[in-house]
Amino acid sequence: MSFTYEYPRGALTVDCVVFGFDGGELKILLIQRGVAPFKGEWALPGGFVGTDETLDEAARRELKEETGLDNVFLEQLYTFGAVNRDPRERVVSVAYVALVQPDDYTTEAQTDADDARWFPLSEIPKLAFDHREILDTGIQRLRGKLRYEPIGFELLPEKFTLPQLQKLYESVLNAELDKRNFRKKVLSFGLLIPLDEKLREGPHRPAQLYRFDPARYEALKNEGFLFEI
Amino acid sequence: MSFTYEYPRGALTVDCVVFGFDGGELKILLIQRGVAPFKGEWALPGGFVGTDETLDEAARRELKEETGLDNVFLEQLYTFGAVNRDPRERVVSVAYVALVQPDDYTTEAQTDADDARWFPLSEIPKLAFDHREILDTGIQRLRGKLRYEPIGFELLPEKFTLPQLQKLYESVLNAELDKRNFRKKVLSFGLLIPLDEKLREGPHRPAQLYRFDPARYEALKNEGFLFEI
DNA sequence: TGACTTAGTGTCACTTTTACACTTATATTT
DNA sequence: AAATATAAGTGTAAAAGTGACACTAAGTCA
Repeated sequence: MSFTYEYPRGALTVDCVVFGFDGGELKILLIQRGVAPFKGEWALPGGFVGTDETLDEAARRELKEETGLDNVFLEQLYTFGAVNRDPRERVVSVAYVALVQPDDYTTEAQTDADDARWFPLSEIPKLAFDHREILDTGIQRLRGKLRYEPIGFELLPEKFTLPQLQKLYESVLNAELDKRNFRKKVLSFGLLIPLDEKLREGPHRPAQLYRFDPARYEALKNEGFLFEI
Repeated sequence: MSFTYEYPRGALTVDCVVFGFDGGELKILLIQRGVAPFKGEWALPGGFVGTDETLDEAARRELKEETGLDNVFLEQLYTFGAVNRDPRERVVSVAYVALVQPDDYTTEAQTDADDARWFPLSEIPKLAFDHREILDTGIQRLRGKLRYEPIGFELLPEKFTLPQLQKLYESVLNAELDKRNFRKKVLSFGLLIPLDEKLREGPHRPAQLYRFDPARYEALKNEGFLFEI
């Protein structure tokens, strides 16, 4: 079967910058390419967009197929259209940012996706195509958004502690934050619900567990509330 | 001549949300479609992306062809990929935001582009395709950016007064601002250079003219300075 | 020259941000 | 069981920033 058009058409792909956070450093999920071009090199998960699926659907489908990840936070990032970004032919790629919670990917790691691996930001290998540029754009976007939208919670388990949240912010923003001021501000929003549970994880005082209250955030947002850390 | 591929391919277009400000209300540049579909209806300027041009180039080319505008501020907005957004076939559109200074378009208005017209935001007609959605996305983006990046100057003439700048902010943000506080903050950045010139425009005290200092902004930005109004 | 119109200016109360040090709860070691 | 080590958790005061507010200045026109 073949498809014929009056003018030449480039191909359209999606690529995903997938962020994960395990409590230490921010990490990116990469896959090792099994086919040319750039066979054997590391790349962002992604692939061609079908003519009967939206861009978001294509991104979710590729993410599932290539990494096993499902039901993650996903948001369009930017569209990359340099003429020769793919050596084969003209390919325009719509890039996405995905944020995954540790809960999700530890289970997935065992299933398929043996050619997918998490890399700390400081140890990203050479990437195929213009994926390094896409990744950098994704990092910038994450940094920018983290301060003005409550998306950090997408990178933490459902139940998390304030020290975990703070470490996430420090890791992504690459800056040290004052513990007392951070807690004061975060709690002042009233968006965190303390649970009847604490996290014991070492020879020290256990930390209070919280969960984020998305409904309350929506309500506040409609009243003109601005999240900002 | 025809072009054949193994899998079906959608078409790729660019569309531009073009903002202008004449001192009163914020305006959008629309063109009246001369061909089906939506013939006779108003739409955002835009068109198909060639396989040998980048997305930015395509946006600039279409803007020039359809409205005569050249050398304007242009920035990618979002990519729209709903499956049936074009009734003919699958078309994905990369949307752009353009900001034009009154200097530019008053001269252009005379040349070609007789089917292009500026519409105040409050009087936008029904638009073709999903262009209303694209426009709304563009407005949101402009509002968001105006407060955190010095892009307002792209909508004003090279030489402008503080009352003009304030009216622009009030118009875009849809809010009244305190004159003294606005001036205090804007001038505190040291990004405006007062000129040896005043603007006389009525039976009242003339206003000091300023110009924006882009070089100084770059310098400050590198030192970690954050623009915010 | 008087009336009208918009440009331009300073202060004070209040809120927000920042800097900073000790106590508390647990696990481990002796 | 007591001592030790570790990270969690808490309040205050000084400084900076924000927001509210009313009059004078410089021009045009009648």
